[in-house]
Amino acid sequence: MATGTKEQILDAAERMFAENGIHAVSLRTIIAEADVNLAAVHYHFGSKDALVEAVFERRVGPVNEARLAWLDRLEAEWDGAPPVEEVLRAFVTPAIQLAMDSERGRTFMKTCGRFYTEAGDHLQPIFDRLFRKIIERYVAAFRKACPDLPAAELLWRFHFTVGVMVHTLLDSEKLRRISGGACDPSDVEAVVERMVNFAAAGMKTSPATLKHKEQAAVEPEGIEVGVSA
Amino acid sequence: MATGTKEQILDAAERMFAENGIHAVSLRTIIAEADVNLAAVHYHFGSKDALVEAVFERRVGPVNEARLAWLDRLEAEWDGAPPVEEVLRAFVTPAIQLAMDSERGRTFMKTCGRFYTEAGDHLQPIFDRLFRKIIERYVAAFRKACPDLPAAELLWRFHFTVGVMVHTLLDSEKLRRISGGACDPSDVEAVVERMVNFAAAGMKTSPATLKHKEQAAVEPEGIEVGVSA
DNA sequence: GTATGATTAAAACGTTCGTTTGAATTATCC
DNA sequence: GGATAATTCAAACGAACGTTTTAATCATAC
Repeated sequence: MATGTKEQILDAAERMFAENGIHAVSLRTIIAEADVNLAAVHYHFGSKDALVEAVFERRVGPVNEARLAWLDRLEAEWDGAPPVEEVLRAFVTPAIQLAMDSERGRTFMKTCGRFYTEAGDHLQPIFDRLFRKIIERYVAAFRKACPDLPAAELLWRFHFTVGVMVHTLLDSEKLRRISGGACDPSDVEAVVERMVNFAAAGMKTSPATLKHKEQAAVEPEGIEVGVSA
Repeated sequence: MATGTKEQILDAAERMFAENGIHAVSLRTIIAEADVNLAAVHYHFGSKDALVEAVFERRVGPVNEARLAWLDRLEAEWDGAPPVEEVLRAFVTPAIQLAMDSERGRTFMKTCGRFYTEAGDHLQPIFDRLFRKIIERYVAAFRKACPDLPAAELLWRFHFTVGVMVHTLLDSEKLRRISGGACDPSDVEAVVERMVNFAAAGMKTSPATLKHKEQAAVEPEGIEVGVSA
C-alpha cells in the first residue's frame, strides 16, 4: 500500500483533504495519518502548498490524458464528429471511473471537487495549465456535435455539465442520505449513464428564447477558448 | 450600509468567505475589513462557528421562504401540478435573484456555494434544518411534474440540477474568463433561463437504458489508482 | 450628576500552524 | 569497510489562530 514516504504522505493528504477540505487539514494531521515525520513533508515537497499541488496533479494528469485519448478514439470512430452523448461519456467517465475501483479513488474524487471549489488564486495557474487543453478539445467537440447552438450557449451548457459532474463527485453521499439509500452513488456505471443522459438532454434542447436580449448577437467564431494567464 | 457593529461583521465575513472560502479566512481579517474590534465577534456571536452560521442563515432563510411561497403560488395556479419548467424556475430564481440586486448579494451567492461544499460535520445539522422542507416540497412537485419517472431517477436529476445551480453560483467567473467575456454571469435573468432550459430538458428526457453496451467493455487505460508498481 | 447595563477597546491567553534547524540514521557507491 | 549522499528524526522557531480577560467608553434612566 505504502511503498515510500512520499506516497504515504500523498495518500494520507488525499484522504484528509477529501474528508475535511484542504484548508481545514493541517500538516500534523496528515503526517500522523501517514505515520511519517513532520519534516518529511518539506523535504519531499517543499511546502504545504506544493503538497496540495502534488496531490492534485498526481490524479488529474492521468484522468485528463484518458479524456483526451478517449476523445481521440471517438473522433477516429465517428469521422471527426461524434454525437454529444459520446463526447459527454468521454468527458465524464474517466473522472467517475477513478471512483470505482478503490476506496482511494473515491476519496480523491471528493478531493478533486474540493480543488475545484476551494482553489484560490494560488491554485488558479495550475488549474489552467492542467485543464486548458481539455477545455479546448471538448468545447470544439461539443461545437461539432451541436452545430446549431450559439457559441455562448454551448459554453454555458458545458459549464452546467461540469457542475453536474463536480457536484456528483463531491456531494453524492448527501443524496444517498436524503433518498434513504435508494440512490447509490457507488454504482458508477449507472451514475455515469444517468449523468450523460441528463446532460445530453440539456445539451440538445433548443435554446431558450430570451425576451430582453438577443443571444444571437454573439458571433460563433468570436469566442476564444484560450485560458488567460 | 453598516448600521451597527453586528451587521458590519456579518457583511465583512460574507464578503471574505465568498472570496477566500470559510476556513481560509481568519477573524482578524474579518474585523479588519469590518473595522471593528476583535472581541466584538465573540460578544455578538460567541464564536467563529456561530458567526459562520449567522452569515449563512441571514440569507438562506429568506431565499428558502421565497422558494416555498413561489411554489405555493404555482400550485395554486396550476391546480396542484405545475410543469417542470415552472418548478425549476421557482427553485432556482430566488437564489439567483439575490445575486442580481446588489454586489453584496453576488458575494453571498459564492458564500452559499462555499457552505454547500465546505460544510463539514458541524454545519450539517444546520443545513438539514434549513433545507429539509425545501427538499420535501420540491421533490414532491417534481414528482407530480414528472409522474413517469422512477423515484430514484427523479432524485438523481434533482441532485444534478442542484449541481448546476451551485456550480453556477460558485464558479461562473471562471466561465467568463474562459469565454473571453462572451458569457456574462451577471445577466441574471439570462442565466436563470439558460439553467431552467438546460435542467428542464434533463428532467424531461426519458430514462437511460442501463444496458451495458460495448462501452462497458472499453478499458480506459492510464487512470488506475489502485496499488500500482 | 450618578448609577447601571450595553458595547467597545486593548492586551494577553494558550494553542496550533507552517517552517526550519542540526543531528541521527539509512542507503549507495568506490 | 569507510566515505558520501539521501533520508529521517526530535526539537524548536516565529507567526497567526480563536478565545478570554479586564478596563474603558457609551447610552440611558433615575
